[in-house]
Amino acid sequence: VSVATEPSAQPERRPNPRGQGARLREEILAATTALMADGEATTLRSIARRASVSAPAIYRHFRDVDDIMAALADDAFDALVATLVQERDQHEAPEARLRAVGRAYLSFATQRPELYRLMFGGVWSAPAAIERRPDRDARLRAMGMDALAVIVEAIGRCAEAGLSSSTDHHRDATALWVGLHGYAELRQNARLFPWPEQTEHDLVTALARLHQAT
Amino acid sequence: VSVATEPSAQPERRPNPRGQGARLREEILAATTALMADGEATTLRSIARRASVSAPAIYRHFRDVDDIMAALADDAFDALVATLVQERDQHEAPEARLRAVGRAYLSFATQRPELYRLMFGGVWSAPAAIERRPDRDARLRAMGMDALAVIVEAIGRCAEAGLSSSTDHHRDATALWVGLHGYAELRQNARLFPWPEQTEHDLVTALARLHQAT
DNA sequence: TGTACATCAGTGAACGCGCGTTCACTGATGTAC
DNA sequence: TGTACATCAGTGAACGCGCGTTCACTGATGTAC
Repeated sequence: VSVATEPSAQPERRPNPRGQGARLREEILAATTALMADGEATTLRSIARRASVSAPAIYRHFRDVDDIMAALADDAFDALVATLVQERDQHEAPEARLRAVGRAYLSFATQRPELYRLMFGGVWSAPAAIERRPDRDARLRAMGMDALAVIVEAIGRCAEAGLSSSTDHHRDATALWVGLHGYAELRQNARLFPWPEQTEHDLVTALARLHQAT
Repeated sequence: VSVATEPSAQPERRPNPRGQGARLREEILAATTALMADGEATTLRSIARRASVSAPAIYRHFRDVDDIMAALADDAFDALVATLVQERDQHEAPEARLRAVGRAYLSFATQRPELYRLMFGGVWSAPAAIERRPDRDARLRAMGMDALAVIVEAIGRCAEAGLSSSTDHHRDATALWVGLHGYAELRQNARLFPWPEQTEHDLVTALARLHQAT
């Protein structure tokens, strides 16, 4: 029986150089994302472990776990809007652009379910949280509006081109958002449900009031 | 200064009589519901406290907290289907019946948000949970199907009456369910969002393919 | 009718665990003189 | 060019807490003889 080599549990992380303390902040966010991706609990201690750092080190950068989550939600909204716009701009035709936005929204929710939940699943405007941090909540709401604006504009273009009978684009975009959100959530939570293939197509067609060519 | 009367912390609960041990089971479920309604954590110990019982007493009736939640979800699905049917049957006209079902669905989700979350928000078919308790998951899924069936039928009646252009009622009911779910969730989570008044009406009209008389 | 016993419906104390948070500290790096 | 000092970026030990779970027990109620 040979003696097993002691695995170096600590990958010998060493303090960041003088002015670079902010680097750990990013490492903490990355560690939290990694934990969520693995479906593990995100406690202050588990985050610290994942970041190969002692628990109190977190306090230098965040007030508490909620503060970390808020930072992640901020980034996530930016990422969502960026991906919606990017996918949209792959296309020229108004309907293709709208459908690309819808597809991108669902992809985002599917590929980063925990992040998506963080954005729209309760942290956003949880009654108690509102009173405690009204500024943060307002900011998140504004970022959600940015995402919605992409949908509003896509529907608007379809209407201009005579492809949609939408007259109140904001109102219809809201309905479409609601539909996409419901689909994103349920597809995630009810995986064994026999989802009809065209559900995504149906939602976009119906809620954006597209003329039913297909 | 008068001596404050010691409040009797224990409302002197006493063991149920011989054959009636099952009564505590109901009390545990009620205590859990009460905790959720108050937005408090539902741990084995907090549930026991709320039920005025020692923690180990729970084990006589449930394996763990998840088991309690599963029982609640069962009851909740029954209650949902019952309320959908009941509200539907208040009306005669097909469209009124369909809209009553949608309204009842949203009311249920609004009035019992924690219960609704329990039903559709992750416990239902959480990947790990499926493998651990396939039977329970299958049962919940079947109960969800019962609720969906009410929507399918309501859309079918509208189509028969020439009010809807739906040809695949199941497919359209699925889309409507998705929309209602998204609305229920987002209205709860994004309370400060300026919801257009007609969102509910829009969703039902569009997704059930109702001819737009209004 | 009386009594020993079994069963039922729980209780109370104890355990080990991971958690958030505090505190005094450490060791490297920059700055003043 | 040297040296004392301040600051920065953390560490390590300790705390009290609530949690799930176990274990031996208790006291009332029914049952056998």
